[in-house]
Amino acid sequence: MLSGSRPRFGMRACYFNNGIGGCMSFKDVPNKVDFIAQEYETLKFWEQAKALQNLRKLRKGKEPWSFIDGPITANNPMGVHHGWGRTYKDLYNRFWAMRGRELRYQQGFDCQGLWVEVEVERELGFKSKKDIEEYGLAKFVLKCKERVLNYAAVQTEQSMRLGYWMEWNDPDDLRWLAEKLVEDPTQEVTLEGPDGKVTGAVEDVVGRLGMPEVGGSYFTFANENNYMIWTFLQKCWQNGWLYRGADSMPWCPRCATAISQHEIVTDGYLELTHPSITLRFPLRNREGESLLIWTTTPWTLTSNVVAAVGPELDYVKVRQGDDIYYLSKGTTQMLEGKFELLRELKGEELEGWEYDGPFDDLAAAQQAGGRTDLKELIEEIKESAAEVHRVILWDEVSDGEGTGIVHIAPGCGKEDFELGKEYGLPLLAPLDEEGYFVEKYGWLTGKHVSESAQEIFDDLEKKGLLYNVADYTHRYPRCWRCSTELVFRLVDEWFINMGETFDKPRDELSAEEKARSLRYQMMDVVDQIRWIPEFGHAREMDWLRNMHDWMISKKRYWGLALPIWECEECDHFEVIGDEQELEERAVEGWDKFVGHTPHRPFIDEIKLACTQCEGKMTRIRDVGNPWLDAGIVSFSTLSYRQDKEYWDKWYPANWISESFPGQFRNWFYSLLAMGTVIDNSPPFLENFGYATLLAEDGREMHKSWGNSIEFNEAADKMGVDVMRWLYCGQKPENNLLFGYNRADEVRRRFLIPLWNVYSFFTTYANLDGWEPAWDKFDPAFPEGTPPESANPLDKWVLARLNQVVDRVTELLENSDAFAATLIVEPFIDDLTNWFVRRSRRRYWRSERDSDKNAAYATLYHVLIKLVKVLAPLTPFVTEVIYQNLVVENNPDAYDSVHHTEWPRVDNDIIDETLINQMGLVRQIASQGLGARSSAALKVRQPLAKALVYLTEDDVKLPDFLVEIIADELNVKAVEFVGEPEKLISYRILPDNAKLGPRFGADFPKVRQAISDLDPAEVNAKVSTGEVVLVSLNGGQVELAANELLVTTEPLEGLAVSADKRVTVAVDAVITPELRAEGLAREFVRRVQDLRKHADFDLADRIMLYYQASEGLSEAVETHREYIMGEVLATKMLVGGAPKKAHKTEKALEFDGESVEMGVEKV
RNA sequence: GGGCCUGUAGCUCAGUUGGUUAGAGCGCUGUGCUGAUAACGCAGAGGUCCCUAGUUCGAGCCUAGGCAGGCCCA
Repeated sequence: MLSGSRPRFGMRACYFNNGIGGCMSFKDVPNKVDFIAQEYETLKFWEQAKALQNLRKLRKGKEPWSFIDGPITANNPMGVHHGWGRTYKDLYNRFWAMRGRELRYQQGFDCQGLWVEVEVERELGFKSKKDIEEYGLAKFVLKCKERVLNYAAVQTEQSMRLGYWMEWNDPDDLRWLAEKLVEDPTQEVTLEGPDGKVTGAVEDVVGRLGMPEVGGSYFTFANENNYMIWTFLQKCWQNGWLYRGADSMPWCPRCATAISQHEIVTDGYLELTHPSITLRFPLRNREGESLLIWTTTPWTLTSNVVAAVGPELDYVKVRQGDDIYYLSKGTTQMLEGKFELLRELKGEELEGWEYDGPFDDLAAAQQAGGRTDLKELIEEIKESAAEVHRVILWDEVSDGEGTGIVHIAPGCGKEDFELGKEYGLPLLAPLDEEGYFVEKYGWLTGKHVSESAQEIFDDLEKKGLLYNVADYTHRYPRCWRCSTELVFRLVDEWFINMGETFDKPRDELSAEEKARSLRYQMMDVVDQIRWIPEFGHAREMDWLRNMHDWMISKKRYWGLALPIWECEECDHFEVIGDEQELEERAVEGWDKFVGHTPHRPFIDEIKLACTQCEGKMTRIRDVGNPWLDAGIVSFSTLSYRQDKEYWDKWYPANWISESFPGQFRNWFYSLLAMGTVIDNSPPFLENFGYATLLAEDGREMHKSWGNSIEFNEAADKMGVDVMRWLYCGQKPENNLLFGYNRADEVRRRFLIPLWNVYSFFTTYANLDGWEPAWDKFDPAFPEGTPPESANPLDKWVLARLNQVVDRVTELLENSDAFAATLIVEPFIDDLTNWFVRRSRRRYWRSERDSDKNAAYATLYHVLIKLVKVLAPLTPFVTEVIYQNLVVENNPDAYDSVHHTEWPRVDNDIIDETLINQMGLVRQIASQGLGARSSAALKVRQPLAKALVYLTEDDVKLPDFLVEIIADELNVKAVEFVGEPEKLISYRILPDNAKLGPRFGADFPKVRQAISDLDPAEVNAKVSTGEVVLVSLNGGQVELAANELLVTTEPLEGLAVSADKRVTVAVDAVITPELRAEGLAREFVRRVQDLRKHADFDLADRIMLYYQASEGLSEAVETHREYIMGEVLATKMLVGGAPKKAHKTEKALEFDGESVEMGVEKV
């Protein structure tokens, strides 16, 4: 046993009931229940019972199933889209635990990076980096940690609410740590770890969160995570892949940092309208002639160096008034007003033409090499921008927009920069970190780029260079955090080299080529992973093919301290691999750093001695890209540096999962990069991706659109079992539309029927005092072996159950919860709308016979086994049911359904024939009801017989199934018609699969010939196996009987209904006897109604009084026994009911009869 | 411009290796049934399977080219 005293789930009820039973086996189950309140009770129970901890004890030492949870950004409350992913994660965790595997149950929080900084800045009312520096870096970093801890607490609570079983920290502990940390990071605190107390300064303890001795969730700000990244980066450096690069990068002037390729894409671009400008670049030595230039970023004109034309493109020389312009032939529609075409010329003819730049009056344009802080880039360049202005050729120029002549400013754009490098052009970088024009820009100096456009237009107008200004709408990048429009800025950043892209198939790469290319090594790793959906492989490959070098630096404060130290004297840099190496190499500042987490500002105190000169090395000020933080977790959280054995056990993950849009370039990518660099292995074996969650109206959720639903609200309005089933019942690669209507549908279709079966079972089992027989109880399999039963309904439902278990097992092994829901839902329908409905009278009978016992035993077994199958998907309601059905009754039972093991499939009772036959029965019943309804014959009216014709004559229904049909259809007899001419006509069809290949192109003729035959004759031959002759191309061919298919169609004018397999007709003649029987049934129905209205208990016996019209009275007396039995009447009297009885308010009229009645409890 | 995904009933979506009359749920209409049910059954209306071409005896499914929407990259 797991624990001495069993925690109780709710209160146990034990009382007597109408003298029928003794102590009830099960708690009473209301058929209306507050699912949400029940979920809260379940959560409380799990906590008190230490359900997860006990599960872990049960599975300790078993075969591992390793799941690594992608860190969730702990910066805001989690949303319903997180709920989707976390449902998958929890469900597969639970599934594999039920399969007997050992799991780790550690989820993680993403803690470092600009997203947190931005929120903290907002909280503190900061506008710029300067505010942060004035506030103090150390304090600011503490505020960032505080925010992360607080939202980690919120997300922890939300995840628990979803039923996500993880080793959560106590959310109050997290809040407490946050509070202590900002109060005084050096004060000592003590936490309860898994193996005892953990004591230390708060800052230290927070830095150790998620480590084995502290337990709980991992936090990417933890020391181990940071140092492990150092190890990774050092390895990259040792491979020669880490470099400092200068590039023109998208830059956010507000955040004052470059935005990497990873970040800009998803949330980045927005349709924006900007003024675009067309202006003249006057040509030198060509009086009155100008190039026409167009741009949407006027500020870049200040730093123009050259102009580019497409060498093969056609250009024109045109005259407008006194001016002569050059532009491409395809863009002349942008000219204002009329123009005169003077000549056409190819772009290459323009090469080398010199022009006057628009801002040559500024010092920057006159300075040799241009103007940039990155001096090393222009050391070799002797000319100034003004001196080099000329036309160059560039293949990328098109005349899709603008003028076909592109102004190039190598300090202001990516491609411009590349061209600048290629041609050795001067560089002009006009903006500082926050977007202000720097020195040497004359009147522009000190102005902000966002306010410069109009003044630049005015200036150009004054200079007579302006052609026109027009609004232009385009996709323009914006900062994903603060929405500020990005500019391109020349910056020095740190990169990991991805390796060149070869123009040949991957398998033709030499070993040497591969060895120096991270890109191709990663591709090989990607091949070793199973991607679900499969196109994940293609997408990751596509990303890798196109991936630029990975920019890992960011000029900010809160994040990974990049372990790169640079010599102040000789620019030599080195990468430090861990904290020991740091301590060994430190020549200064260690005393100030010690006791702190490896974050700014304290890490910056440390200086090293340069190995190349006498100089001192200082850490670069940049922090790391947050995807480094997330990507390292398959090493940092698995004790790679401390415990290789442990790491070997849990690496690689069997399974990871995230929403795929975005993650191919983010988390998946960084995991892959790190797995490849550190271990040259896949960090995960299976990647399960899912799409995007949208609102029910198909749009993204936005608070301002009123279509957004917060997680807590959803959980408390829908209930999380409903949410989880909704999530699971969705093809993961399609976008999920999430909302209350869908939730209602799920509740109606899935949860309520399930609950009702359970409620039905307990109600009757308690009435009857039925108790399960525990002969050989195995707590892992409380459902026991399938009960023996002679009843075909039982056999059938058990067969179906095992069929379902079999399929669901395979599907969940393949991460296909969606298909599993498609298997389960029809079974629930079978169970409620067939098994229980058809078995109702078996439970209702007053005597206790073996059939009744079998009915209980079967339903009991089915419920437990079903609940176990559903436990991973809807852990709450299944727990509630398990508690009552199993734990209430058995002291040896496991505390929780989630401790039991995945049910076994009893293959030998999957009777496919029976399943098939029962399917047919349901079809016949359905068609029969259709036939009745087409003749307007209500079901309560018995009829003499139903005629059934089956298309497939090999199917024979045994008597017990025929009885079910008779009962369903309320007919005295079911006749199977062998010569169905009275019901149907025949239609002969070729068996395409056989005759198609046989006749090929002649097939349409054969088909035609077949349709010309007499169907009845053909049917006669086919049924005796004779060949059929048809004419083809003047001759005759033989068709074997099995090459033809005979189908039937119902004859018109009968109370007939039919589908592919079944035709049913009913005998519509109502004899006086049948009418009397129908009346008796109607009468019963009215009494039951009265009982229900009177609020009588199911088992209450009654006195029944009635006064009826003549025909009805006769019928009632004829069927007196039957009626009294049905309505539990001890006496049935003709006459008015006494006052205290419950009576009909007025006479009931039906079928031309009338009755007044009353009932009274005895 | 390139890669990937999606397109099936009014709405949300299934549709297994190509096979005969393409399905479900919701909604709508009619009707029946009901002492487990917050329900349910039966029937009806509702379809250019995005379009075009091709392969094939046969295409919702395969191929090519479009169109529309989405994601990703230039």
